[in-house]
Amino acid sequence: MPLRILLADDHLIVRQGLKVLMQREGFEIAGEAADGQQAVRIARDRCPDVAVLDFAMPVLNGLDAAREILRICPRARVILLTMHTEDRYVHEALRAGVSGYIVKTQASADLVRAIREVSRDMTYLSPRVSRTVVQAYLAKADVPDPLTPREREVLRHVAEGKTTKEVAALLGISVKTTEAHRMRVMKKLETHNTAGIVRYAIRQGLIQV
Amino acid sequence: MPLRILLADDHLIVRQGLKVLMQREGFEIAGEAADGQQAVRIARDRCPDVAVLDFAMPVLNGLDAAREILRICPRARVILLTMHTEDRYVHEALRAGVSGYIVKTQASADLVRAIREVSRDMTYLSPRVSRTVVQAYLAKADVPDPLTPREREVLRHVAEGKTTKEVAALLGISVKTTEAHRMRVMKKLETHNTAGIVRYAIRQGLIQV
DNA sequence: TGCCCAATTGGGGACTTCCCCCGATTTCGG
DNA sequence: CCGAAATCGGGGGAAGTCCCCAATTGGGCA
Repeated sequence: MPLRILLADDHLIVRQGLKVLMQREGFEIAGEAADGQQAVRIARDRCPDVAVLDFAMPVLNGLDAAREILRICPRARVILLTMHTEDRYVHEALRAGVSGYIVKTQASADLVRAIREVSRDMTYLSPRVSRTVVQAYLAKADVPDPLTPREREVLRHVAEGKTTKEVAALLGISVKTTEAHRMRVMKKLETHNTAGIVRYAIRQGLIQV
Repeated sequence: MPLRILLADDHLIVRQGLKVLMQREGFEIAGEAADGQQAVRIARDRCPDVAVLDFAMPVLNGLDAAREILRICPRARVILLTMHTEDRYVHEALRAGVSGYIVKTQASADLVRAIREVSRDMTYLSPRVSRTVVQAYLAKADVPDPLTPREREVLRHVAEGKTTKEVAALLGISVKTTEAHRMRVMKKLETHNTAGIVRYAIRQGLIQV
C-alpha cells in the first residue's frame, strides 16, 4: 500500500504543487495543513507515514509541530522543509527526532528520495544542509549558537518591533535582564543591531513577516 | 499550440511543483529561472507567452524583472507571484504592465486561470489582492504610501543593517538628510523603529532575508 | 509664464533607546 | 561542585526617534 503523506505549508499554491509531485510518485496524501496546529490535528486523526512540514508557518512553526506530531504518533516520520541553507536549527530538529531536512532550493527529486528514505527509517539531509552540519562540527565544538529558550523569546519580541522596555514588561523581568538577553543574542548571532535580529528571526521562521 | 510559460522562483522545489501543475494543464514550459536576471535572459531568448515570476528573488526581484521582460518582448504577459496579501506594489506592478497578481496562499487553480486569462489579454488579480486594491481606493485617495525612490533606497540599506551614518556616507549625503528620509519612511509605514522597517523591506522583497 | 507642490537636501536640539562594558546572585542539572 | 541559564544593577558612548527650521530643484497646472 502507498505511503501516506501529510503536507503542511502555509502557501496553498506551493502545497498543491507538492501534492501533484507526491501523487505522481504514487504517494497518498493523508492530509494537508496550512499551519502547524492544523498539521498536528491531522496527524492525530490520520497518523500519516511521513509528515512534510514547512519550517516557517503561522500559529505553530514546523519544528514545534514536529515535536507534537512525534509525541502523538511516534511511528510517523517527519521531514522539515526550509527556505534557507544556513538554518541553525538542524541540530535541534534532529534532536527532536526529525528524520529529514530539505531546503526548498533543492530539486523536488530530493524530497521524493527523502520520503522514501525516512519511511525506511533512514535519515535524509539536503546536501547543503549536511555540509552545514559537517562544517559546524569541524569548525566549532557543536552547532555554533542555538539560542536558549529565553533568548529566543526575547529575540522574537524584539524582531516584532517591541522596545527593550516593552519586552521587559511583557516578560515580567527587569529592563537590565532583557538587555542582557538581547546582548547575548546579538553576540551569538554576530550581529550588532536590531536589523540583524529581525532578519535572523525571519530566516528562522520565528516570526511571521 | 500550447501556451509557452516561463517559470521563475528561487526555490527549485516550488518551481518543479508549479512545473508539474502547468504541464498537467497542457502548458509548455519555455524555461525556468532561479532569479530575475535569469528570467530576463530566458525571456529574451525564448519570448514566452506568459512569464510567472516570484516577487521575492535574489539578484533582481520579480517586479524589476517584469519591467525588463516587458521592455524586451512586449507581447509577453507577466504574472507576479507574491507571498503576502498586503503588498503595496500591486499598483506599481500594474502600472509597469503586469497582467496578473497572485498570492501564494491562493489555490493553484487561480494561477492556472490567471494564465489563461492574461494570455487572452485580460487582467487577473487574486481575490485578496483586488480586495486590497479596492480597499485602498475606498479608504484613501490612491495607494496609501508607495515610497519615493530615495526613501526606498534608504529603507533598503537600513534594513540591511547599516547605520544612518553609514547610509549617508554610502549615498554621499548628510546624516541629517538620511535621518529625514528614514523618518518619513517610518511615518509612511506607521512604524516607529528599525524592526518595522526591516520587516516591511522583507515583505516587499526589497532585500534578501 | 508664474506659482505651488513634492522630492531632496541640510541643520539644531532634546529625549529615548540601543549597545556594550563591568559587576553580581540564584537556581538547576550533570 | 561546577557550569550554564536566568536574574538584576551601574555607567557611558553611540545611535535612533522626533520635533523644529530652511533652501533648492523640477514638474504640473492655472
